[in-house]
Amino acid sequence: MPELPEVETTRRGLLPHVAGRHVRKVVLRRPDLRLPIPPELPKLLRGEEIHGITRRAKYLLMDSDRGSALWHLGMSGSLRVLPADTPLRAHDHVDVELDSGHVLRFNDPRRFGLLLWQPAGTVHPLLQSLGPEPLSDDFDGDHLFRLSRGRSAPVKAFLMDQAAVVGVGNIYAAEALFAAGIAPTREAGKVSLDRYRKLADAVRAILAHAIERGGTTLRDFISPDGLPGYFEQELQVYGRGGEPCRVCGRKLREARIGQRASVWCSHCQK
DNA sequence: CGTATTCCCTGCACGC
DNA sequence: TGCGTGCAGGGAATAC
Repeated sequence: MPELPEVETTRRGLLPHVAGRHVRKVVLRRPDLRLPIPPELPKLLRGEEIHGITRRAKYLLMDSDRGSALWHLGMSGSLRVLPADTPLRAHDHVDVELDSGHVLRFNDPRRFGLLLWQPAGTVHPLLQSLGPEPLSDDFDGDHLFRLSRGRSAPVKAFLMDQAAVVGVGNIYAAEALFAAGIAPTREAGKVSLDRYRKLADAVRAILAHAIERGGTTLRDFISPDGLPGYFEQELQVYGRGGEPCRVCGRKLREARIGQRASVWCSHCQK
């Protein structure tokens, strides 16, 4: 389940293997992802030099002169660089064959992922109306405070709204709210500026830490072992409903907030 | 406009 | 052992 740190780790791992390479061929085995892969995409990418890979929210953009291949890993997607003769496995939907003798292979069992095309000089509709990057200077407690005024939704739903800040999924929303001592059920519009500053700091620190940890496990990205997973032993609340709070020992509460499984400590989070 | 709900899809844990 | 069921989740689409 790639969240922003996994996407960024993927970007960093792929970059040295694709930057400066030319695309020999693109093979679409299953174009029916969450949205259809544009049928003209293989033709557009063929022969192009890949200049680099950038990230916006949880999207990865593989840039060439003609435009960018826009990837999203969804829930279960992975992008890996493999030797060209690596046998296919179940759910290998797309290959981008490179002039290095390697292939960039997209695997996605649940097909919640995306591969779209963004012509050079344009911004894809899915990338418009996104909030700030959580690790950029545009993101801070003041921003969250201003945007949340008048909002009645639970603060956890607000934090996961891509218009408020991008890339904060269910796991990191739960962890950041715990770190900031804010109950996820609290009305977004009633959380104070001081507490939003704590929350923004927590989001930033937790994501940065996770990216750093991901980076340490990278080494050679050409590996059949897939992406580094979560550091489960470091999770304070996510997936621990009913278990004792690591801080106060009380039983962690569990409920659905905005249709998402949520866990928190009603003693440490107010 | 904001909010709540539904849906997409497969793998896996669970209970019988 | 094997089957059915429910759940997980990002985020777009839909309904209000």
